Amino acid sequence: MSSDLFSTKQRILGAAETLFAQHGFAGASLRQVTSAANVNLAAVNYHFGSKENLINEVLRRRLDELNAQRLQALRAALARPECRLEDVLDALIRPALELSGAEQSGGTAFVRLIARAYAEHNEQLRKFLHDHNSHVFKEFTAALGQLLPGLDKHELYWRLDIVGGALTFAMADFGLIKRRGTVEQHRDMTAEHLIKFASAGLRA
Amino acid sequence: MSSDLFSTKQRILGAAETLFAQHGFAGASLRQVTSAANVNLAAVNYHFGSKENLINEVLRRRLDELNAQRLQALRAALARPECRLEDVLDALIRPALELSGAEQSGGTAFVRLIARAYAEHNEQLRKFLHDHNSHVFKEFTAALGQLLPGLDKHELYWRLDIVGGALTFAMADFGLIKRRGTVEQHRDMTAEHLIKFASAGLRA
DNA sequence: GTCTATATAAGGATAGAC
DNA sequence: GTCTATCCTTATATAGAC
Repeated sequence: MSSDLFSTKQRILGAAETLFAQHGFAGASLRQVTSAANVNLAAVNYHFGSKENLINEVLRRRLDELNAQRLQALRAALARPECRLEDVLDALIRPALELSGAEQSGGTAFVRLIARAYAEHNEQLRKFLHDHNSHVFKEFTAALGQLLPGLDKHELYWRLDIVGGALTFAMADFGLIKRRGTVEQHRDMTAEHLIKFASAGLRA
Repeated sequence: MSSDLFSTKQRILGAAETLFAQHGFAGASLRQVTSAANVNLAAVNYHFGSKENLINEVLRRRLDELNAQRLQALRAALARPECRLEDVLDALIRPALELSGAEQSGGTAFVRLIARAYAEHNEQLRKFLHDHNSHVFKEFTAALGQLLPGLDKHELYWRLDIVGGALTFAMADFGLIKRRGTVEQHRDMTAEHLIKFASAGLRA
């Protein structure tokens, strides 16, 4: 069936995720994808219709999962009586960094893909990302607004925008910082620094 | 001569900058570039040797100019007796945002190009950007280290990395914030928010 | 649902006339 | 330094057998 973990469809999605992240949407050809997935070239058009549709499916698969985790973490944090600003930021940042470090699940590739989708300035992709992210953004701004009562709404949007930029870069591992220790240690360090920096910036 | 503003070479560079920013390095073809520049297809190989070489030249042209402006602004700030952290950040951030808003000089396209170069994760491009940026990075970290004497070197690197990510995103206008007022007003607002946010984060 | 084979288009690069 | 014409590779997509 099509939900099989090793079905042709899933193998194509996995290979496409890796190769798109490596070479870009335009740079990775369907031949490379099908070759890496060990399936026939024609299988892509059979299962997805076109290359563009394949790109959308690759993105949607993980984005939905990531946002579900973020909202779950946010609600858990808000349920605790002594919920701090740092806890809300943690709910926003940590699932993203965890996914970005999850080599096995293809998370690394996915995150680079998201950054690339932004960079491509493709209006279709931007709309796609917006549609799949705005409800999460809404819940987080509401929570942050409560924790920062003195902060103007507009001001809050501005600062969250900055946090989003920094987070996306960190997820994609674009920085110049050299990794130290294991992948998990590096991820925790990144989360720690981001949260500390962002909370100071938001409180400024 | 080859330094002519409207020479074939310069027209190719301008058109390539715009199209690479729009469609990516792989997505924009040399045929599109030469057509937009109103030159013959073969002119690219004559003047630049290859598409890859053309990409490098497109990047170098503006990056060198941007970094010269940053260093000039930094030295001017340091020369003043009451130089604050915010002044150093201003020297780092404002030239970048000014370039990014300069439609006439092709700055908008260039900035998107830089973001894309990061996203493409092309090792050659990364090395290129590193080679052309590290001397600037060095001078800024030295200046910031002096202004934040209590801050550990490693800690400073981490935080500058975060600032760099946020700045790159802001330059590329990736954020979700809706523009208000003129381009100049929006740029000044962005700079103001970034500097305020970053200085709070660095002092945290 | 998967294969081979192929249609059709577009890509980068170059040779050689002018 | 600029042109036309062309080589060669690679691309997406599809048709039709199994």
